[in-house]
Amino acid sequence: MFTQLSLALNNFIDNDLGHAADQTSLLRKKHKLHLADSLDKGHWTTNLCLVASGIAKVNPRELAVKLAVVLEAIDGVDRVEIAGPGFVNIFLTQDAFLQQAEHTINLAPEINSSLQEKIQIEFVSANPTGPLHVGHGRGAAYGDAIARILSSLGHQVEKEYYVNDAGRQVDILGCSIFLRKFSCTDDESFPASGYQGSYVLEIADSIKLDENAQHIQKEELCKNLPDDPEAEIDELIARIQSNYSDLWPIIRAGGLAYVTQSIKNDLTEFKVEFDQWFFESSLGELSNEMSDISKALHQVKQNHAYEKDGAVWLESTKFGDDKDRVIIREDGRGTYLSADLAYHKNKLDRGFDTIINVWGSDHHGYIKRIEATIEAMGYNKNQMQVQLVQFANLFEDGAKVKMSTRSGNFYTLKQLIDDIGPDAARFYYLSKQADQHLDFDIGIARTHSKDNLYYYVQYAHARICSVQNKYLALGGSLPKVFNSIDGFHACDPLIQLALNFPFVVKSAGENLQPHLIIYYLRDLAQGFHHFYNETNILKAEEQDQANMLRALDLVKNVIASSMELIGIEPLQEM
RNA sequence: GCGCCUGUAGCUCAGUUGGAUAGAGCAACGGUUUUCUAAACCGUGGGUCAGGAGUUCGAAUCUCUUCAGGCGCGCCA
Repeated sequence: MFTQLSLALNNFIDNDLGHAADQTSLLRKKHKLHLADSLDKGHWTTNLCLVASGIAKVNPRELAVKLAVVLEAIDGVDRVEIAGPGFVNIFLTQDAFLQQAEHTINLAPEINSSLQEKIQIEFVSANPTGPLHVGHGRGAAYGDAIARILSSLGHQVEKEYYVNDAGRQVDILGCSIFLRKFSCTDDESFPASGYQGSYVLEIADSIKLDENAQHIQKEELCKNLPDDPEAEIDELIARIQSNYSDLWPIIRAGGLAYVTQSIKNDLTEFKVEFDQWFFESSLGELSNEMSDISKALHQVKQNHAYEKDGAVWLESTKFGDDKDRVIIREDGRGTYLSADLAYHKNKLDRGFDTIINVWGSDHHGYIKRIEATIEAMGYNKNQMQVQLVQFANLFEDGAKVKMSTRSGNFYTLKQLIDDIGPDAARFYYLSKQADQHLDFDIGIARTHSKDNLYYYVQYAHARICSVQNKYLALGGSLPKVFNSIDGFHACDPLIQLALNFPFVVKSAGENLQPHLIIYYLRDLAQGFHHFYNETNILKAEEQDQANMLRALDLVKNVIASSMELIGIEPLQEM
């Protein structure tokens, strides 16, 4: 029905208005046809006449009269009303209305293959230096949800985790493990910039070494260290690297493997699976001229870089950045940006139409820089889209849960999952726009009470399952199709709500806003609970009952499909 | 100082490519169960959409400005 009505509106714009071409195309773009939010405004409603009056100075209500004549001639349209300043409200015949429901219940998405894209989403990408915490969980839930939504819209989606395994942070981890492994320091004198979490001890224990490796000159290693914490840790790393060149790679690689695996395990428990784990180290070394990172830097250096103060600078200001950026340091090492530059080149060269980077919002200052980098390499910056995810504040019984990464004392994602389950966690993570602060009360998420919106939604699904089972137990079989009965409208509001499903998914996908699904689920659950309380389905007249069961099947499917899009499993019973 | 984001009911937030009387959950108060799961439903109260100005048929939404809060501004990652 939507397609037919939409076509009719466009025909009306093209043929009946006599507008100039530019006005016509503007009007085509600006007018809306959408499901009415309440049935007294019809089933469908359009603002076409209002928009047209703004563009071409015509009287909207006069125009509406003309449009009404056109629309009323369409098969399935019962009548048309002109309301307010010039809205056109379209009322369908009950037959046509229910026909739409049959269409939606089968949930066959209409995919326009010409609009299909190859999309890559990179998310989480936490440094492999410790367990994922609750902040990472939000990025994981978000990235996975938009991946699911975009695939359901027909796009080809690839999920990728970028592992920063080449930088200083992993050296610090290796150093921390080394110090613990050989008990080089006590807790008191453990470097302040090292990783102090207890997981470091677990990793140290897990790494098995030959017996002859135990001769560590502990005092030698730890004496005369600089006072500055950063210099201290760097000095320690340098000493270990040069004095224990046999042990160092084993410890470092062992730690990296351990942490990476534990991150994978946590994500699996959270039901987030990546298609691709991309290791920064695979970009190669700057010292190797044939490495990807060297080639990428070389490409940029030819036209858009210069030397100053012994370093190589990218002329990023030419591409909209606030200042130029160092890509090769005075000492010849690359910066973080140089690796990211090569990584983005790699991604774009893989042939994606769009790459989406999901970043913590504290990286927003980095966006211009990376956009400039992409343009400097000769790509279109619009191929990349950055989605920022704000950190989540955890509350328990109204009090903020303290998190301190430095001391290694923090609430991990795994703890959260163990506490409230992956589904409730995902639900709450997605319950607000990603780029805004989220206050997440674990106390509420944990309770199985009416405060808990997650269970409110699940309960709707479970209740429908329950009614269906009761009905089947009585010997009935679920109807496969609506019967058109005059005068039966008890389910109309519920059906109208369910018909919104494809539009909600489309909007959630286009705007990369999975929270729209959460709010839709809430509305749907509310509509159902309302209906359920005022209607006794099992005692209804036979024909009415069949339609009610059909409508509930529709709602159940839509709830289940919506949940699937955010990675939540619908409960059959509670 | 510069840049980005935010300010909507007591609380947590939807609604922001301009649309019909500004919504939901929680909290408060009052009701609903011999009947399919009361983890539910119904009702009541609660708002100068931070303040001001502008744009137009029409603004929470767009523009300007003031105030308040958050974040970012490294040869860190």
